Amino acid sequence: MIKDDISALVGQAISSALAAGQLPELVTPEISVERPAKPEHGDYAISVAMKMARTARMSPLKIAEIIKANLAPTDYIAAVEIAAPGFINFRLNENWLKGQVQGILAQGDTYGNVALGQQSRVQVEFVSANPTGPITIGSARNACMGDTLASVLQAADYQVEREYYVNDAGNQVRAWNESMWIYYRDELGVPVTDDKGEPLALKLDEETGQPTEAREFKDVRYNARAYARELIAHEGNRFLDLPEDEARALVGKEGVKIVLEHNEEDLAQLGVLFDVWFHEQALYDTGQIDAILQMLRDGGHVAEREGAVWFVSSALGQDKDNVLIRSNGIPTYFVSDIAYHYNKFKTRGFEKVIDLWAADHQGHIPRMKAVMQALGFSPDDLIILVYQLVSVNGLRMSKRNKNFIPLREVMDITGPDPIRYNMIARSPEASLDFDVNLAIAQNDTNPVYYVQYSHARTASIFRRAEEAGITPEIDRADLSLLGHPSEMALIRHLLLFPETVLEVAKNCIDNGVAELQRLPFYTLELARAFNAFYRDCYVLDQANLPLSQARLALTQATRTVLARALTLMGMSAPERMDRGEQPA
RNA sequence: GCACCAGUAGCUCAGUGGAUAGAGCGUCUGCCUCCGGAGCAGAAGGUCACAGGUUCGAGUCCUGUCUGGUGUACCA
Repeated sequence: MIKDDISALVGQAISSALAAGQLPELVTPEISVERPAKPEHGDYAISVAMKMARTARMSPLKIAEIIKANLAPTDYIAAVEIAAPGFINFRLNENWLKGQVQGILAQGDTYGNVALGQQSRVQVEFVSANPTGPITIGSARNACMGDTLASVLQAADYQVEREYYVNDAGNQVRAWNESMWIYYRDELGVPVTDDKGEPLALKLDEETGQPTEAREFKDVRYNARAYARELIAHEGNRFLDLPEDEARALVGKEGVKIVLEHNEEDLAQLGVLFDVWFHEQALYDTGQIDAILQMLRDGGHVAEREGAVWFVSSALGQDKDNVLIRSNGIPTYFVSDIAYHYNKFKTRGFEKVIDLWAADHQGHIPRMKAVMQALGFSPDDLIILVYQLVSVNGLRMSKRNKNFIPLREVMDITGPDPIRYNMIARSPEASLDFDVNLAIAQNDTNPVYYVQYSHARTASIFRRAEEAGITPEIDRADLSLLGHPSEMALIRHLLLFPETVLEVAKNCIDNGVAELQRLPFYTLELARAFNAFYRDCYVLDQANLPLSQARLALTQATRTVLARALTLMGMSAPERMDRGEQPA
């Protein structure tokens, strides 16, 4: 990584200046390497001289001169320039830059892999939407972020497992069971009424607010009644013969199974595949809930009062205690979450565990961190990433209040790629008001097509090369023939890719932030650099075949990086664009 | 009330304490005899919510204020 190399180079220069007595003994500040916005400021810049000026009691320019004089020569730096008030600017050697193209070609689709994780085991748990309805656009944001993050970490040499936590044991599931049971019987013609003879579904819906029948969608399977119908289609009326309590639980459970099948299918079409689907109920069935409670009791973290069992998080610096077991004897989801995370760290031995939550779960973070501490784990090993909520027409999207857009409805129109791209194109801190009309616009208003078009264009050039009788021999291309400013700018962009991957992964693991938006932005800029090259440097020149070969090599390198970036984002890298119906 | 997130171009948003704040869309003006016009060139558009502070240097860090979102449950 050039940045690291320069940082190390400058560090050595400062050390030798200190040893030579040219600089006073002082604490060297962190040497951060920046990319100047202006080309005349070189490729990389450091501002360490200005940071040292005060303690060194020397002018920044003088310090910069001393550092520059102590820099060891390298093959990749062509010039070092000092600029007021004390910047040291580095300009890369153009021959070295040209040579890097061969390196990209040699690495192929492993270009962008960086050494960071040393194969340590990381789990990314994401989506984990309640199995009581379809994957919404809100969950899709989670899915796209989580999957892309997992891919980035894999590229950064982590051993990553993707996991979906199925909440099949909580209160919402109880309400779901009730709904399924009602609709199941209703669909089979069994009168479902309350003691006054009123239809129960209506009463539930209007008076109790319990989820019953979701809003109608084009695809009828998006509501509990539709799930009940599907269950009947598979299983018939056999549950009516069972005792009611048993039947209610079984119908609910079978309903969950149907929901999960659909959701797994939707996510798969989005390009999101999970290694593990972990069921909350399993924590109960295998005694892990009881075990964790005992552990917390033994650790002195539990108190009983007001008929409930509490986690005494206030003793660990939290604002308040949290209920583990309600006074009615039913455990909260907090308990299963504790057992679940214990299972992740202790039973399965992940070194880092990443949870990706929507902002409405933000309040859950401090107590989970406190629990980590109580159980003897490092709170820093649990990385909880939060992204802001998705709304529709300014209204919060939620399965509970039935204001939501199913992923399926949008994906059927657009395909997965525009969703993948746009869901990670804004930072997690930015809230997202989903505009359906914009999302389904398959025209040039959508930057996703600009990027894919650029990839298709690289492929197109090779098709044309064959037609023109120019056989690509990129391995033997004379890259020293490159040199046009647009060619050099493109090469520089290509070299930023591994740095981007590294920084996204590092900031996630070290700082708990998911800067996934950097991938779409990087890709857009790369596409722009390629199009400038395409404009300025005609690739297939019969009159200058050596130059054509060099430019084909650069085109192939660009194609490689565009494809890799698109793949990391879970998108396709099309060989050609289908032009579809174009709005005038 | 308290806590977290946000407030940057008409709209949607980028912007590791660095040099003259950027992109997409929208608007306006040009460009199809050449590798795909889902393209390219250019223009207009800014009190970085407001007020203080720290710093050689602040959109970025600190304090306060305003506005919006979220949380503050024996919901998840």
